[in-house]
Amino acid sequence: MQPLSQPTPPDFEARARILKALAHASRLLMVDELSRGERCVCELRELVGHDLSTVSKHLSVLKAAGIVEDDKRGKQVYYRLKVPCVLNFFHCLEGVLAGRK
Amino acid sequence: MQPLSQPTPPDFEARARILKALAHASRLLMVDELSRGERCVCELRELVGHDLSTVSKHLSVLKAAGIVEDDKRGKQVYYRLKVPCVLNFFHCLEGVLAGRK
DNA sequence: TCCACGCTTGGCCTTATAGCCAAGCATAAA
DNA sequence: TTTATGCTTGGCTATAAGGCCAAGCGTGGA
Repeated sequence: MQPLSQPTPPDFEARARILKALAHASRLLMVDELSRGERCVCELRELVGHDLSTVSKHLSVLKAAGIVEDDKRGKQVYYRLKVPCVLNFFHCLEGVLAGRK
Repeated sequence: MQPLSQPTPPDFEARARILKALAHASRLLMVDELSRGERCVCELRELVGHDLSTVSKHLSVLKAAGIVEDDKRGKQVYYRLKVPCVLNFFHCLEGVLAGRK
């Protein structure tokens, strides 16, 4: 899976990593939910309806990408959106969808 | 790889598909280039420095997602950005990058 | 102190992605 | 009509991603 040459500029690699983190329906669903306030993992789990371990891994992907941050309070871990601007992009996405009709 | 329940709303699936199409350094590089005008496959090939077949497949991913459109003129196939608003998002991405420091 | 709860991590399996090469196909030039 | 050019497609291999289960770990309540 290695290219034969010509590294793509690091900028694009970095951007791609962020987009990749967002590029999953469950993760988008959680980001959307987090746009309305912080949530604990168990709430997100209920939202996406997958195994807790799966949800936790999705969250760690978002966290590693710098999109969310977490914070442990008592027994629960709360996640919140670190970068609200991702939401703006969704309007653009709708445009793409509409354009394809 | 199938969930055990609860389908995520179709909206999120659709959005995720678009993000996934963008979530690759070579494809971002090409989108960036196309933001400055249409290009033939051979120009994009030179830009990303991969095998022609690889570039062609990347373009078909972008096309299937509705992000670019193509048009054959003579022996060449020209691609252009169908959805310029994707570029706006890049500013947001920079923000994420900066925020992670 | 010990158990229960909430979450994360490791392991495993299955499927999807990305790369190359080779073959195919369509158009233009010879 | 043949050949060359420009691109796409099929096939293959290697790696990454996404799901579950089971085990681990830390905190709070009994």
